[in-house]
Amino acid sequence: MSEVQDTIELAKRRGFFWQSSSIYGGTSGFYTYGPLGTLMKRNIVQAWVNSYITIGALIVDSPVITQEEVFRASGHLERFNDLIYECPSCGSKQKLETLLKNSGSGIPKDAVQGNALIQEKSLKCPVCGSDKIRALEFNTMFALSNSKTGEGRLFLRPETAQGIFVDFPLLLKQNRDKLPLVVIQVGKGFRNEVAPRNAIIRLREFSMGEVEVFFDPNTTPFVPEKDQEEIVFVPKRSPEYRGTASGALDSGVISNPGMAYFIQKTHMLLAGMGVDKDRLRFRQHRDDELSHYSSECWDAEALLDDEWTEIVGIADRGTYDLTRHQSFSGKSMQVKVDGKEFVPRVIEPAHGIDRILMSILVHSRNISEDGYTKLSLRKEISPYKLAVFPLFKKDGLSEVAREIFSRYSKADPFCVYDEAGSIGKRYARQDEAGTPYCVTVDYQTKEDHTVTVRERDTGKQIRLAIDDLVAHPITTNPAVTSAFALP
RNA sequence: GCAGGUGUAGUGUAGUCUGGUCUAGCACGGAAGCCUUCCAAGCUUUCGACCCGGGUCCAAAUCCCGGCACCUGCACCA
Repeated sequence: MSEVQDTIELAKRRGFFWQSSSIYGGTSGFYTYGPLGTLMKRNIVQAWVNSYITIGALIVDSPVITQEEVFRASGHLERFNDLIYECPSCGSKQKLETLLKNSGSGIPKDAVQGNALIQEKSLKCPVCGSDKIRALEFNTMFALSNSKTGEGRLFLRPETAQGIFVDFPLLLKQNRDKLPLVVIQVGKGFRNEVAPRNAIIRLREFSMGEVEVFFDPNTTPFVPEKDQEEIVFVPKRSPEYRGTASGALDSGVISNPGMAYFIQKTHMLLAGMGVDKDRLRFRQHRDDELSHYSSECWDAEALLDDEWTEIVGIADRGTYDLTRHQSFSGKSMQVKVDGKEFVPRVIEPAHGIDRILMSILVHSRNISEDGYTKLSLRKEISPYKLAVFPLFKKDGLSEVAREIFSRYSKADPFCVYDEAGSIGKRYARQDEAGTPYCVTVDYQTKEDHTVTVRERDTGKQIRLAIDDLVAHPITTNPAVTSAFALP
């Protein structure tokens, strides 16, 4: 079986995620995060938010439900509600518009009108000549059907970005009229994908973390640091390039410093969260795969099974969005700096949270020859940081262990207690859940008030005084971190 | 969306071709207990499944039809 399929199985068994409402057969593209997955996802989001707050980003939280005008301006409506035709004989699909171009007729509004036109003009498939073609509405945005009359149609947002662009003037004020302005948002996005697949890799409702960086195109507020880690670049025209982000900038692989800076930042973030550096690359979009709003785009791709999967997209959106909103709303999106007025340029790193989580899970699985599985998650990402066990339930060890658990929980709530089965089985359970440390109460504990602390990846143990253990979260306990020196 | 394949406890599977002792077997897992002085040990008890709907038949997990889901490939992925 494949790595991804194995991981999906582990995820369901251990409670990371599973298909939603499966008692009713489920609906493709919708997944529920279980107890471990929910915590892990929170940790990923936290790491991401922290890394941007650090550089002065402002965080916002805009509505999922969005009015039609926003997507008319952004171009999503135009691009998403295309009518297409499909040929049942040869399977070809194209925009209906292109077929109607030469027929001298108007553009139909929906599939009913489209089919009527096909009948009226007796249009044929340009590929195979069949007369059985039919019109279809191709919606990848979810439209709400119960919008009140008069307020226009409402849509579920396909990206969180527009919630930032529409409030650009207010956000600029929050930044005291200064550029650069960095705004981040994490939340759900919705795309009615044709073929959802691979569990949380391609969802119809998914979590994304988007960053919109607004800056003066004549300045370079973001430049990559020198002497950072080597990154694999796959440019659209030249061959693969291995080097630092600043090296890639200097040698012209990347066209501008801002793009190079955010590629570098993204690389550090992903690697720091547990995406395997040897299975991570940055690939530049070919011109024919660029989205309608971007002029240059680099995807962070993780290798899952044998397939490179997009997990972050870093796009140069130029002035597209602000210019469009300016002309559609009539409100100025200009910034005045040193007497000159201009629309800022935007670079957007957009993170697929679910895909990042999946990549970390796949890349963190360590399986020994006998099939013993450990999830070597970074401690910041692990759902739980510590498990507390008694060596045996008898002789009062349970009571001592419960008390330690209760005291420790005040320092760090992400801790579990387990006394079921054998000690080995409990270690195994935690290894598969990615818990970095386990504490065991044994007979010596009663004598000298110490416990064993066992580290997940090495299996090594140290003894630690109970008072010392409960005084800090285990991931930052100096005695523990110095003993094991985890990444 | 198209084509092909698949659907049995929480997970992995046996059984389906050739309908009938299938009252659906096994392993892992969960729960309760016993035992055990640190890495999935053992023992006892126990929990738990034929994707949904229709049809054929004396009889359907098994054959047929429809739906749903999953997998693979193609297309799509702003």
